[in-house]
Amino acid sequence: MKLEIIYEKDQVVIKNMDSFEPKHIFECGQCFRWDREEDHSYTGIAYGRVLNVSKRGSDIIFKNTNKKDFQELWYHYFDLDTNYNVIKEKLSHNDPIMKKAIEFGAGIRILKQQPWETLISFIISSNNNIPRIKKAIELLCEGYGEYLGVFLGKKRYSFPSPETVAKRSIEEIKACNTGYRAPYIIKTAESVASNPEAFQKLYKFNTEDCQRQLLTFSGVGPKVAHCILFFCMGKMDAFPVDVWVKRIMEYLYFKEDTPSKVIQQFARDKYGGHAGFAQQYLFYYARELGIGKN
DNA sequence: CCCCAGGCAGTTA
DNA sequence: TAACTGCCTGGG
Repeated sequence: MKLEIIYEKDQVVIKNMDSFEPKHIFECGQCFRWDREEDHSYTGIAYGRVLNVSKRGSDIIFKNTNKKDFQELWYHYFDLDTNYNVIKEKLSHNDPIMKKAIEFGAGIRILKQQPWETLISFIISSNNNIPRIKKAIELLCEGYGEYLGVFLGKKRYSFPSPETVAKRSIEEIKACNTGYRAPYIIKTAESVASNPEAFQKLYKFNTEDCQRQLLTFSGVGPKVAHCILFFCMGKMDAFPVDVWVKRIMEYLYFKEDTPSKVIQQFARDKYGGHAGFAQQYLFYYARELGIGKN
């Protein structure tokens, strides 16, 4: 199965793409800087670039980019080398519940996000909800990120660097609606800025060692660490257990109140190296169905 | 008005 | 080391 990629002026089109649904990708909870436009396309910012993604039939259209950026950046960002059909088959083998969940989020792809941005974003995510998380991140970017120009009538900004955030006062970071997480953010920024090379090399450790190091950052606990492992460290065996996943796993598999640790172990045994994908399908399924709201 | 939201840190027992 | 509590903030 070879992808047919067509490079046009200012945009790139992929023909006959499967396992790629913008709504699933951008609304499954993995990212916070992608917003739906009126035409149902999504505009987002990553790696200091602004991109617009839409779907027409089975074609995916990437606007505001070029061949070089697509090949060097977006191809990897959208995980286009991974065959999701293989993952789906493995996960749904002897598991009708997972099979159903995968049908709902069949177009999910796990974005390869930037570690620093992901680290801070998920610190902000703790005990928080998605609109508020997005708002806080946007304020951080508008206040301290780099101006990238206007796209679709809106000024766009990059995610601020560790050095920039580290120099801000608690009040300034609080003013970005980060609340009591402001000191965590600054401490973590100082830590990353003091040794950027070490942070860049974190992904080279195995899951367990990588997690241990992530837990040393202020504001990073078990759940946030697993999100970071999965979304930007390439640890596809990570399995973040948040309240949604806890509730849906209890509802679908355990039929009773179950500690997060037990769920965690269950997922490790059952899904192994694909645990994170399973988590995403279950999470999206739970949210779309409203399972676990009560 | 109270309660909770994709948890964490800090403090007890 | 497990259990408990407070925490920004705003929408239900």
